[in-house]
Amino acid sequence: MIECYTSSMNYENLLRGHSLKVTPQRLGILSLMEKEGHVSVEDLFTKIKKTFPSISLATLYKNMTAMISVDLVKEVTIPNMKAKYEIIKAEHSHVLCEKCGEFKDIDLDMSGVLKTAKENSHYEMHHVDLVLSGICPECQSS
Amino acid sequence: MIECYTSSMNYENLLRGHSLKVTPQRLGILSLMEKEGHVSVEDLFTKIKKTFPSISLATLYKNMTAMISVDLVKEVTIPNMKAKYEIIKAEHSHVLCEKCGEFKDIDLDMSGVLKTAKENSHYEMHHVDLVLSGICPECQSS
DNA sequence: GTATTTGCAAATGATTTGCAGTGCT
DNA sequence: AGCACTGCAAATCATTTGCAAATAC
Repeated sequence: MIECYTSSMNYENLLRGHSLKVTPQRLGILSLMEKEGHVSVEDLFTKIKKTFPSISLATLYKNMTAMISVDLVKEVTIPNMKAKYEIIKAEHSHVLCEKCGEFKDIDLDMSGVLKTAKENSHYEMHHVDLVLSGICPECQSS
Repeated sequence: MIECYTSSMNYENLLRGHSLKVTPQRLGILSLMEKEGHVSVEDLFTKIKKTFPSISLATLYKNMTAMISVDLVKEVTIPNMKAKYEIIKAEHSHVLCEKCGEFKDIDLDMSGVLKTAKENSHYEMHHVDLVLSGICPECQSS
């Protein structure tokens, strides 16, 4: 369930490896997602139009859906906010600042929690979606 | 940030305690949420119409927004699914079965993870949103 | 050459808003 | 009485679909 890719693998191979055709639009979407880390659909649309002025929202949605369904991209949801999307790499958690909106990755060892959860629920666990939220160091002092 | 209420507190007091007026619609929404545990807006709408045939979707949305903004209700988001809503009680995590859709509460000790997260990020943490997903025991054997 | 993808426009679905009437305190 | 809430209809915003032309392989 965990997808990985190394920096030596470019977006073309990444797409082919997930049986998706390589198109300039898809390459643009991926490089933007890589650069931004986490993007909402509107963010992505606004930004990608600088490179592809003629791209349509429909294309964007179709591609997000396609890339999600082959596990190349994942949706990250946050209560009361619009979803963000990221390229799937190693599993990790997220931290959100409730004041300035900073949203970033954090690596946390979830093995203990996961072990307890398995024991209590008897589920076979596949995914962990964790978002911690609070106030970032900068916002604490301001 | 953690809300609690005991069974001796009824919905009327719960609403008043959050400075919301008591209306039959709100009582209906709350008792339905209590009974169902987690509901999506459409679920809620379909079910509540049995008791309030004339209730409007707008009222439902307005009330959800109102109750969320006073921290009486919380939105629980799951990647690629519609949001669900629950009455805020003690903080807890959630487990989702990817096959049958079962969605339930689970109590997990997050203090260790939270401690590490605070040390690494220097955030002042307020909320933990955790959804674990996999296959439930019933679906494993079928 | 064939199947897939793109971009447009239209359709659908979800949520919000404005407003007149009603109900809560 | 006065303000908040309800329900309706309309407006807005988000996402999906159908289709013809363009593109990937």
